[in-house]
Amino acid sequence: MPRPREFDQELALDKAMELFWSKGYERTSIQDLVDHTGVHRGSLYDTFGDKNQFFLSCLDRFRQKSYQRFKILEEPGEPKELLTRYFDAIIDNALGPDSSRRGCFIANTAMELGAIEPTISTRIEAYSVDIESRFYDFLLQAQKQNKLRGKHTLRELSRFLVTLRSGLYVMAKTAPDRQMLQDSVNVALALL
Amino acid sequence: MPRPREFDQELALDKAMELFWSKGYERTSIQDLVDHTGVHRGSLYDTFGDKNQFFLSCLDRFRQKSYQRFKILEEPGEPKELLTRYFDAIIDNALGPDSSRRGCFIANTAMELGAIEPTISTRIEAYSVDIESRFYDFLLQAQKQNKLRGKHTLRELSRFLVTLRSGLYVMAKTAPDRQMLQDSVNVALALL
DNA sequence: CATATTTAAGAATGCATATTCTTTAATTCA
DNA sequence: TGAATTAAAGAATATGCATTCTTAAATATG
Repeated sequence: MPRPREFDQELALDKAMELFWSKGYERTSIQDLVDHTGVHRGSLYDTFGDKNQFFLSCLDRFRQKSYQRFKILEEPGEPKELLTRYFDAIIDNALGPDSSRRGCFIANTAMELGAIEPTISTRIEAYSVDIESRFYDFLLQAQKQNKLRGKHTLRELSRFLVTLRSGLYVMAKTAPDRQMLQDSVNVALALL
Repeated sequence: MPRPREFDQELALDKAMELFWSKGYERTSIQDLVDHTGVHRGSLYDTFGDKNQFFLSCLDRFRQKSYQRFKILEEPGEPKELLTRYFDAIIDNALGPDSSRRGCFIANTAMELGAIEPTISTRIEAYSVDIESRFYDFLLQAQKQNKLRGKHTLRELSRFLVTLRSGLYVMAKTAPDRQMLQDSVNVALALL
C-alpha cells in the first residue's frame, strides 16, 4: 500500500558521506546534503534522522569501507612489501581524486569533534584500537615467519604504525606534494 | 585625545587563540569570543577585524609561540635524547592541561580548513616547511658530530619527523592514554 | 474503483549567527 | 574649560541554519 521510495538509500548515504568527508560536520549544511544527494529535505529526515544521526551513519559506512583496505595485508608477499603497498593505498586515498586532499573521514572527525562530542570520541577510539589490532595481527604473522627484525614489542610497533598512518592523513591536508608522504613511509618502514 | 583602551590587547588575543584552538573555527562564535575575552563585540571588530582576520591573527600568534619549543633541540646533549625531550613536550602540549586534548592549533586548522581555504592552506604549508627545515638543521648538526646512523637522507628523515609529529597530534585527539603516544615515539626514534 | 498508507514537495518556524549602527562615556589638547 | 577623538555598550539587522508542518502525489489492497 505504500508509495515507493524514489531515491536509492545506499546511494544517498554514499553521497552524504562524501560531503561530510570533504567538508566536515559543521561546514556541511542540510541544504548542502539536499543539493548533493538530490533527495528532499523531509525525506532525508524521515530516512536518516537528524543531522547528528545522519553523520554517525556516514561515519559507520566509512568505517566499513575502509576496513577493506586491510585485505592488502592478507595477500601473499614479504611483510615490508605488503606494508608499502598498504601505505601507498593510504596515500592515494588521503590525497583523493584530483588532489582534493580529503584525508580520512575518521581522522578528520577526530580532529574536529574528537575532544568535544563523547558519542563521537568513543567511536573514534574504537576504530583506532581496531586498526591497531589489525596491524598487530599482521605483525604477528610476520614474526612467526621470522621476517621481523628490531627490538620492539609488537604492541609498540603496531601503535607506531597507527600514528604514522594518522600523520600521513594530516600531511595530505598540509603538504602539497606526494613525495613528502612517500619519504615518511620509506623511513618508517626501514625499521621493520 | 583618544579615550584609552580598557582591555589588554595581547591578553585578548591569547584568550581568543585558546578558544579557536580548542573549538576550531566553525564552532567558535563571536559571542563565545566576547564571553571568553570579556571584550565587547564592537571592540573586537574594531581591534581585530572580522572573524576571519581575527582567526588568522590567532594562528600567527600560535605559530610564534610554538617555535619556542624548538629551543629544546638547541640545548647540549645527545641528539636522540634531545628529540625524546622535544617529543615529550609535544605530547604534553597535545594532551593539554587536565587532558583537554586540544592538539595543535595549526594541525587542527589544517584538518578543518586546509583543503578548503586557500589563504589558510598557504600559511599551513609554510609552517610545515618551516618545521621540516628546523628538524633538518638539527639533524645536520647531529650528522656533523657523527651521531647519526642509518641510510636515509636528512631530507627524508626530517620529513618523517614532521609526519610523526602530526600523527601524535591526531592520536592525542583519538587515543585516551599517553602511553600510546609514548610508544610511537620510542619506536620512531630507535631508527636514528 | 476507492481508501489507506507512505513518500515527496514546499512552505514555514524559530533560533543562532556575523556584522553594523547608534548612543554614551572617557580622555587629551587647545 | 570645552571641542575633538576614540572606546565601550547595547540595540538592531539580516542572513543562514536545523527542523517541522501541511499539503499533494503515488501505490497496493479491499
